[in-house]
Amino acid sequence: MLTPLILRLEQRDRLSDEEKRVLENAVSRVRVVAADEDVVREGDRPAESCLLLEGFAARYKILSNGRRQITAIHVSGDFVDLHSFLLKTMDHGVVALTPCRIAVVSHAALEKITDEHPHLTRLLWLMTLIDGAIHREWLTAMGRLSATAHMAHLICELFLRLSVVGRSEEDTIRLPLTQAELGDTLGLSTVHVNRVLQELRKDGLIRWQGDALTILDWERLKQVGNFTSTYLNFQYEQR
Amino acid sequence: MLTPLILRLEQRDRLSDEEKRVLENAVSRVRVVAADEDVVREGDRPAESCLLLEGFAARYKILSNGRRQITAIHVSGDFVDLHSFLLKTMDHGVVALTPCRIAVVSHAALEKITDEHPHLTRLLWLMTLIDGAIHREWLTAMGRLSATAHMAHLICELFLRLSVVGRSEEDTIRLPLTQAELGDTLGLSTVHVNRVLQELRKDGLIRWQGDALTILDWERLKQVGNFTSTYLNFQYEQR
DNA sequence: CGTCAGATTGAGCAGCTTCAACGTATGTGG
DNA sequence: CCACATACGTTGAAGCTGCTCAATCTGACG
Repeated sequence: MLTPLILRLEQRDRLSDEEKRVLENAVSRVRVVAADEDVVREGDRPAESCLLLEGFAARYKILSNGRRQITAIHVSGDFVDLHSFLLKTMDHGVVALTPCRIAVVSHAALEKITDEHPHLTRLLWLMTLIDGAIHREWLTAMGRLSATAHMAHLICELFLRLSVVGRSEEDTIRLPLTQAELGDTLGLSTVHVNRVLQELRKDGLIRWQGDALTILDWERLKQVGNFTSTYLNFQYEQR
Repeated sequence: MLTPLILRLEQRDRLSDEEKRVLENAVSRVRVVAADEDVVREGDRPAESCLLLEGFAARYKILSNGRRQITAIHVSGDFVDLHSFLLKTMDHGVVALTPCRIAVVSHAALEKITDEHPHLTRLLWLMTLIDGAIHREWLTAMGRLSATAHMAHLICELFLRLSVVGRSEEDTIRLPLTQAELGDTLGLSTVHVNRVLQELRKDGLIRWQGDALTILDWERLKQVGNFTSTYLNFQYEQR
């Protein structure tokens, strides 16, 4: 069941059969969340963490003026709120952007893993470190890239992250995000997102029809977006 | 020696005497880094991690156009590149903003801790999760706050983070950051940083002379910066 | 056919950048 | 002790990037 997570882990280090079994057994149930529903709410103190099996989800914060900022976009295989295991109180919400299938792992099960399986613990820790690395990359993009470059960067990242969990076909991914959601992610207005996308299309870098996003010129898109994949940590190592 | 780190940990959970001893013993040596020197460079594969005892340091990324973005500011007690233990290759640099005293902990020692001390491991993991929470808060501020609000937010955060490690006196902290460094942190030009600071001064929110930063009106500063401290996770819990 | 969510377009404006100059404090060599 | 250099902060003017407001278009669906 945990194929996408196992794929992500095995790309970064060896997983023993026992470790895989321990992971599978840690799942207490599967939850289905409808699009636009919250998976976890800000302020919650969940007793379990959510692993995204299928669908797209986003972490977000709402400001007092009502504006929303999306701080992470999650895809199949992401351990969306592993954080709550140790942070206890949610300082942000998680919303399902599409219908989502979620494997639920209780914090008790996670504590048992950390008590008994140091190597697996390090790999789970690593998953949260990669989240952090992505945050830093997004901060850099927000602070120092133009809107167009930032959008190109985001597209490059999502394309690669979906690819490693087997969610791309050729140069195309299914990316069911509205322009308003993209705006909340990039810190832009919907109107400007629209103009930026038109520019990327006009320049022959992408095609985006419905939820089918095709990369037409990977090299140039990477260049426009200042994109290098190091931070995604696609590296097999002993950890 | 590790007083500031122990302070940070003990504010969040109980530390046994043995755990404190294990931590102290994990330090292999103390390193002194001069201001404006790199603690670690992007691309490095360090065999040890750096714990900041004294001084200010910053994580940063340099873009191909030469611009710099600071993605984190670290103060006494921060385990600056604990990340490299599992991420292996540095995807960003760490620079000393002031002269720094650093406790060096080898990755071998960290691996031993993760093998033998699950609870301490969870607390170290927690430290990196708090880094992540700060990243998310910064993303929100960058994406959705005005320059002035963002600056107010940063000041609130640094004031609290310095306070918990005993680095504030009354309403004043020593914050030896140049306006150019602030600009690289907030994603602003130096010129605009200057204007924003003048506005905060004019409104009677802060005084900033040399490196002495005084909060004149905490409530209003928090309000201007949309600041709530939840994300800093100053909460005593069983972890 | 009407409704609704999402995409697109235009016009005017605000916030922040850039460029360039100038001020001020501190340090340094002759 | 002065002349000069250097780092950092401050100021003004002009321009660009992205925002806001408001209207229109498009396709899916009951």
